[in-house]
Amino acid sequence: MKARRQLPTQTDVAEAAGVSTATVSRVINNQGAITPSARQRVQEAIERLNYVPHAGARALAMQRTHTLGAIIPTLNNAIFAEGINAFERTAQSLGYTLLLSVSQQDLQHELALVIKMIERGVDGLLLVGNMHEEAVFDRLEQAEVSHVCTWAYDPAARAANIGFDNAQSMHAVVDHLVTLGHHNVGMLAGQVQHNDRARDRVVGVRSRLNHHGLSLSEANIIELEYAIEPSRVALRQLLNRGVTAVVCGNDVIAYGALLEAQTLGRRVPEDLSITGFDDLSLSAQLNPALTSVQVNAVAMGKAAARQLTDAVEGRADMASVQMPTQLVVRQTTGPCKR
Amino acid sequence: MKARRQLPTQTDVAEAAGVSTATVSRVINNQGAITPSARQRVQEAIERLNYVPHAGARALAMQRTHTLGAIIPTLNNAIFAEGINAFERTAQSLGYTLLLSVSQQDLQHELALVIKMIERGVDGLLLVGNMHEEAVFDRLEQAEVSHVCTWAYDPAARAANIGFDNAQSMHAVVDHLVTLGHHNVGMLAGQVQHNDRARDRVVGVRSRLNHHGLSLSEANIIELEYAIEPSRVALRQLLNRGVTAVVCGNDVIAYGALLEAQTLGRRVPEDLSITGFDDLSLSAQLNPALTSVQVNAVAMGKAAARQLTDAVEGRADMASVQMPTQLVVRQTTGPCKR
DNA sequence: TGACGCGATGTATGCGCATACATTGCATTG
DNA sequence: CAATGCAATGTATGCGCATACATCGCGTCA
Repeated sequence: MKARRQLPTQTDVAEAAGVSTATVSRVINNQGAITPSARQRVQEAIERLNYVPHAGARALAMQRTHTLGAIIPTLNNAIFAEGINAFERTAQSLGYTLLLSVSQQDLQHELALVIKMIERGVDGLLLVGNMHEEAVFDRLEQAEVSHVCTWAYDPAARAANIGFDNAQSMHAVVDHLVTLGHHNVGMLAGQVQHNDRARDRVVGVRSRLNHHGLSLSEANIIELEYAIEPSRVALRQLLNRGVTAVVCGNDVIAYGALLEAQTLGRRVPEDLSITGFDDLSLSAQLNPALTSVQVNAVAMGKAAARQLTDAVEGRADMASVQMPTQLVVRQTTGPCKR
Repeated sequence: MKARRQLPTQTDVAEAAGVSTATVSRVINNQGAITPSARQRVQEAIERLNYVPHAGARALAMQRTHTLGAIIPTLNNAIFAEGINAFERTAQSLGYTLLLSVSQQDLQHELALVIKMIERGVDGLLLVGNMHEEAVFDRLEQAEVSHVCTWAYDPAARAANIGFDNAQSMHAVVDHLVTLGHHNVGMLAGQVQHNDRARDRVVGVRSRLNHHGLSLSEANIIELEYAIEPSRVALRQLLNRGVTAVVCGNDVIAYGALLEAQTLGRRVPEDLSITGFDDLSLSAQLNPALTSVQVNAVAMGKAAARQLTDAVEGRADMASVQMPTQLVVRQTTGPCKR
């Protein structure tokens, strides 16, 4: 499939337009002064031949690819998909194309993907979270590729962050539940092992409970994957331990908890309070509507794309920005009746 | 950000290893015969210098990028996200990187994106549906870029298809409802304008109803965007028209219908039957669990990646494959009581 | 032992483009 | 009218790599 072989090249356009390749290059890149007539002849030739510049050759000559990379844990998570969707749209509108890879939560694999991204010469790279192999940063710095870690905010992070403080975001949740009188709360957490976001959310819940003189016993924390079925199972365990409120690490886990509670005939929120995290659009529609922490994935995606391109084009250096989160109280949380 | 400038090049590696660049290239590409000792020296040099080949230069020299493109309507749709996730994973495992763009259902924009993909020299391209500008195919053929249209199956399509027959997939749904005694059925369809999948699903419902001697009046079809809130509104309209069953163009619309029905105090399925399409993982968990049409997005993504790479590497030509869909009957459909 | 073949490696070239530098032509100025 | 300057364009080069072709060295066989 020697696709390129017969595709028209800049030289073909130059001949067809009766100019030199330099002139063709100039009209394409809008550089230098060009006679209107020459410009027009070139543009017509381009159109007529369906000429398309060769990005690889361009990258070689310019040392720029106009490509942005993103490596995310998975697309099977609506909130990441939403963020990437915004990232792509913004990048596209700024003249950049998206190179996307999924790491499947595997840090070693992520490192390999980062190297691939460097190979492809991405001008900037988006990563998720602050938990990465050190070599990731070493390589990116060596290659001078601008990069940003999203979905987290930590002033001490090695790279610039565009995201929110996962631990602190849980404070409002805990405060809310405590105010409602809950003192035996459980947590259905995402898997913490290679996931600083999930870990920090647990940390946030625990520390804030402590702040209120309460505690989160180890047995009241259950770690599970991003899926409904395991969440249902886990909820039953927590109920056996007599919790009156369940803080979930994300909305999908919360859906599982809510559905299982209903299946078991528990009233929500009268018998059990449940909170989510992410505030997916479905959450507001459920019955009862889910109390959740709203994070602005779209804003993060946009900001990341804008910052990266600003950095690439020399307009500004990468800088961390902390995004707000907001507890949205709906119908799955209520006063503790016990 | 002249990132590349100071990055080690093949020449640096050659020097460090005491060989020529040709030898370096050979060990990298595993070509020709290389003395074990030479190979090792090269590999050590690569490691030591953190050498990374320049994909652009490679593309120039080889007329291949080892990149696969995908242009999808949006990522804010779990089923596409799932399919793309599988596509990426498969492509990655075959040595290809994913270039992803979202068209936002805009065919003109899609054409522009296709041209960008050709610029980037993608070796293969995945598209969604069969509704595209003719120029899309003209360009892809001219550039000899292998491509495939997914999420649809039409033997008459201009490009190879890997997907299912959207119209025919609705037959089982209609048959099911008719068997249950429904004769006044409504449809909440996705937007049909620039979307052959949504359109075909409407066509399938209508033609199959006709087949049973029933009909789907214009007024019983409501077109709406992919979201819950508009679906709730639309459901009320259909209820006013006395429908006993509602066929939805996708699961998200079905969620809206189900939730609204519950809000209005209608019993599902006793008072109203509802069906979805896509069978998202949440659908089986709802209460009542949603009757839906299962499509295998993961299989489509995998198959597309495999076929494209097979074509690129000359192992096989692109060929259409029809994927099955399956009606999964759950609890939102029941006998018509009227 | 000399011719030959083959494995291992090096040399040189071109992929398509951007761009520094050279060149040309023309208007402007004294 | 000659000198000057600048706008418009062309020419030549290199970006980093793969690879065709040339070369070298060594074992093999007659």
